[in-house]
Amino acid sequence: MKQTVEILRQRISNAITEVTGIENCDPIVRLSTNPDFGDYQANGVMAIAKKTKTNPRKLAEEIIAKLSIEDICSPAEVAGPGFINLRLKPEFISKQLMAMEKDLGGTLGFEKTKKPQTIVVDFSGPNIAKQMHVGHLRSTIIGDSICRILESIGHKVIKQNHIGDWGTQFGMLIAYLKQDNPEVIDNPDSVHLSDLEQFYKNAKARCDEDADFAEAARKEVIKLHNKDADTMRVWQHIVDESRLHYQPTYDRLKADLHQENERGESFYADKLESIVEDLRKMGLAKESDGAICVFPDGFKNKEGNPLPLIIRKSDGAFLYATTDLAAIRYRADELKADKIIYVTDARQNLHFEMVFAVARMAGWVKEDTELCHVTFGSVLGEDGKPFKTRSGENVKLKDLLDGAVTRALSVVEEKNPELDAETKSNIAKAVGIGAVKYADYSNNRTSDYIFSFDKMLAMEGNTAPYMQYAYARVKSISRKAKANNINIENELAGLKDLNLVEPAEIDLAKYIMSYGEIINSAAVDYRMNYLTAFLYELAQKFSSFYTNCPVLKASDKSRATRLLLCRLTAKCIGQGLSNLLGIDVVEQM
RNA sequence: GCGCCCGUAGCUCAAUUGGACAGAGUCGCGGACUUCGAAUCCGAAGGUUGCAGGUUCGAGUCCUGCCGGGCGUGCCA
Repeated sequence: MKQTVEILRQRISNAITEVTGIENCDPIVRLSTNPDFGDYQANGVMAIAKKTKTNPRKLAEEIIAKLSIEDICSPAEVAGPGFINLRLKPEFISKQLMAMEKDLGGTLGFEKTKKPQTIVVDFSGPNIAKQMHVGHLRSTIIGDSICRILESIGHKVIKQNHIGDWGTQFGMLIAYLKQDNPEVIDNPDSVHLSDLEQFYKNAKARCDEDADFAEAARKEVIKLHNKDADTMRVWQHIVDESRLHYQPTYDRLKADLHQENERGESFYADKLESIVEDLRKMGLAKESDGAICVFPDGFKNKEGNPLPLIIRKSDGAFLYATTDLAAIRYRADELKADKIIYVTDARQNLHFEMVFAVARMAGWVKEDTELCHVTFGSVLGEDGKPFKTRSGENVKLKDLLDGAVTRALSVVEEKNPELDAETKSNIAKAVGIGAVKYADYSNNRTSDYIFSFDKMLAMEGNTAPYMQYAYARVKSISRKAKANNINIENELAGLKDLNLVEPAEIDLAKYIMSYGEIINSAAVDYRMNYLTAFLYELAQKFSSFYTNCPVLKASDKSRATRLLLCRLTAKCIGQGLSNLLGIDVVEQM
């Protein structure tokens, strides 16, 4: 099933070609901003009129005269300076919804991309031996949703979790573990790091106050680089133990990340030397103040001099710029990426611009390979400052999620005390975690937002609980139907044509149709808030329909139609929340 | 200093990338439960889009200059 905008765009484009001779021009078809203007509008005629120096209204009239859309719309109208307004015919709405119903198990009739790409998405990137904190939330869930959306429209997605599992801090961690738990060398599984944060702090503290220990830590860094067997065993153990801490968080967040997606800093460690050497051989890298630097065009420092991307420090150590360059090369060469997406906060903007520039200078990515930094804003506390605990520490992601689930549970207890404990617990998880994720997604990705349990867990407004409630209400209709011996499958099987009469049902029907269009626009700019806005409006339209149009008690003439609307609404909300955003829906709450 | 992002209703935010009368939510106000789940719905109110110019049929969106804020800016990631 083709999306309605797509069909209209093509038809109008053809008509434009007939009238003006201009081929493949975009008539800019959009959902109408105002119901008075119809359902869709074409905004592109004015620009064409300008280009061809004709009267825009007259041109619009001529285009309409050549336009064949009788199967979709009632006669098109010219409005204002040269808009073309289009109103869908009920038969067409009916046809599209029936097509969606036939594809319930699939993409709801949504057509996949004609040009599938291999897209590498780099996201989450937790630090090993530290707890995940609120700073990892956005990259993890935004990245995850980007993957889900790109996959759903037919691209091949390769996830890359660039974990921080290498570097000088591992010297002290390994030395600490060897000193306190020497048995870890021969029997790693005997030692568990129950509290990562404490482990890290202890190691750091000892490093600061004990000179001998600091020296041991330095030696471990060298042994790490030389792949010393004992050291590597302890290192591997720290990584494995850390995974035991962050994997459950991924699972709770429904972030589809696993060990197989990890390509951390350690993976690139032995590729860094050649990055520097190759850049030197190409004459792109040179020494400056003892460090090896590349000076990509167009970047200036405070004094107006060329700004360096430092790829090797004066002490010989490599930096994250080096690792990122190695990663780009790997992703282009080995993973055959057509596009590489980095999901990190906006502060790393300059870094990635420079890394991308250097990768292109070196010819490590093809001309048409897209390098894309998808940025996001910060999570702020109620005071509008970066979200921290009272003692000024980063808020642990685990604590954050626990807090949300606890609050959700107390609401469930209050609203539905008669449910059994396990059901309540499951609802609380879905609502609590869902609220945190939904609040993030529903904000503009690029702006900062203030984290508030009260707002995200509110029943009213554009929140996860509201969406989940709407879903639960639709679902309760099917339960009720069963209890009343109404066979939904039979009724829908007998449905040949929709009987759309009430304003609320027409409104809902038209809106459901645009589901696929929204997925597309969300995918183009990785804007999850387009999707949440659609789902919210859908839920509102459903709620309005629900209060105005009885379903099970409806006349025979309209009951099947209404059952279909319910089914498609549930499917859109369910698929949107669960499959595209990774937010659980519940049958009852 | 330079670079990036931002400034929209009392508050929190949208605005599909230059489209028609700038929309939601929330707070406060007024209505609706004997009727499929009221965690709901319906209604009214709320605006000089930071300021000043410019580009054009048309600007919250693009350009210029101010004002205010955040972030970044040579050896952390």
